[in-house]
Amino acid sequence: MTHLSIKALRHYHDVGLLEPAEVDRWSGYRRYDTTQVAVAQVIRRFRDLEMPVDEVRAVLTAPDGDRRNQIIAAHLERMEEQLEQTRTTVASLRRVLEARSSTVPIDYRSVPAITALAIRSTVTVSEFERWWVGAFQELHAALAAGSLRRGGPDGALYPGDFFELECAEVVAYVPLDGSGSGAPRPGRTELIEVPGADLAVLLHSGALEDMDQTYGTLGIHVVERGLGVDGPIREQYLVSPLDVEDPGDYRTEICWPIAGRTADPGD
Amino acid sequence: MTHLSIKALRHYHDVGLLEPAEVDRWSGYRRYDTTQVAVAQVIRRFRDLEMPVDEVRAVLTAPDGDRRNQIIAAHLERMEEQLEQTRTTVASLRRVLEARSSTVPIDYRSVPAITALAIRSTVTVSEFERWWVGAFQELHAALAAGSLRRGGPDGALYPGDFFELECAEVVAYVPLDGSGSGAPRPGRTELIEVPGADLAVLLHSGALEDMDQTYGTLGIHVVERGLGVDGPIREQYLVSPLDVEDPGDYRTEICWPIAGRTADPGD
DNA sequence: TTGCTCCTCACGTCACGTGAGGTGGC
DNA sequence: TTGCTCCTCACGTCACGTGAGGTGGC
Repeated sequence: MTHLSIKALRHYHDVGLLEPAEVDRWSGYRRYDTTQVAVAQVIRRFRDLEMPVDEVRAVLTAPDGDRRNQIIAAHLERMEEQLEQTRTTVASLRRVLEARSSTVPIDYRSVPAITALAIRSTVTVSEFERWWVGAFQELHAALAAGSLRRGGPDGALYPGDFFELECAEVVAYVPLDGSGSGAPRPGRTELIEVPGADLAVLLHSGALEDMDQTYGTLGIHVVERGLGVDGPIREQYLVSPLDVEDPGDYRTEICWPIAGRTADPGD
Repeated sequence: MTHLSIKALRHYHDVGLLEPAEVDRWSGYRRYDTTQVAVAQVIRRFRDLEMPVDEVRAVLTAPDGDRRNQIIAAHLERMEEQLEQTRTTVASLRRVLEARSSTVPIDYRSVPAITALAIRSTVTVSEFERWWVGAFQELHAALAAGSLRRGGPDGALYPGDFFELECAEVVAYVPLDGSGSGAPRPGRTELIEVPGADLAVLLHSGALEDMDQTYGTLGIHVVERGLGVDGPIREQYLVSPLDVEDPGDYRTEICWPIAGRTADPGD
């Protein structure tokens, strides 16, 4: 009647999602009520939509319709996001397979230490995008409201751990013109010093999903010259999602801090 | 550079998807070549699209571009199908939650044994839809080509196991007008006798994803009257996907073979 | 010499599916 | 009494993530 498998019914019993109306004390036989048919059918649809069992339980035990609809809407929204993600990945894959090798020049820069208005947080890769938007919106608002003046493009610091362990303390910042001391620091913002460094810089033009390509080009370049990494990777957002709609117009500088080394033979 | 996690790289080594260029004999340290960066980036994109590791490996080791594109296209097609499936499930969920209780009458019928042109196969639920379309197309073609005459609407037999174990021998058939003996039986088709039975019948109007609702209504009705199941469930396709485009126009009779029993007190 | 990085197990995750081996109910 | 159904473990699936505990390299 429900088109659920026996194994699924047993599992739903084990995890308490759909308890049989009666379980025989001696044989262990599960008996269900006819009223449970409708419940089972709803469960099946949510599971077909890959809603986690815990959430299905939450839907079924929701105290009221509002709460119930809220959980459902949240799940549908997540599915939409995932679909959007898939679309961008397909587009990115297509670009990679077409393999237009760009020949943007790699640039070397020595930058001095600067003061910046910053927000720092420990974030995972999965929650990163949302965090990024929120952090820069807050920084821009703080800048607009206060007496501080921008001294350069938006930037961020990513320790190597962030890409490798998928979780690390990341810093989003806006460089300031001057020391910025004495000004109020609202919300999560704080004043920090971004240290000076020698940077190998490569401009990435286009969607952020393709950025690993540029990372690859820059990384290979640096590795082949036997240059070590010295501190967190920096990104500078010359044209970002906050500025324009079309991802094709984004401009991001990837800055690889290098430690000059005596040249290695090979490796 | 690749934005792959360390754990992922180790896993890809273990399963032979991306072998390090060199593994230190003593420390076990993995070393990669700069040429592997691009490969890793491609791997990441395919994995982001949930392509199974085995298939990614097949793409990377494909003997030529044609074969490679074929694997990729097949995966993208599967994703499309899945998306379509999701859409229909969302629609079905919406209909269920709106819970319009239909009051289509349940009908009792005693049907005689008939001869039918049939295709029988052991199929799983997942491959069922494709099989169904293929089977009826072949049956219709055989009917059109031969001297046999249709004696009723398309039908199919489903043993209880099919819904519970997700895999069983299913029979698709076209009832014949007469015995059909002596006629050629091309391809997978064969002549069978569909036994007579007492049926409780409920008409399902609309999309096939909603059919469990009708199954539920019919099943509850039968169970509450203490009637036992006697043989495989039948479906009769009065208006099917082969006839019309809009799922809302489908008409399917669900036939529950019943064994008359002396009434039980309760249960 | 001290951290830091890399390593190897072994186990967890999630929602069931897959047997093996056993028993109840008609 | 014979099948058939239902049961309970225990383990497999898939692609890693999560520690624990240990070691190499600078």
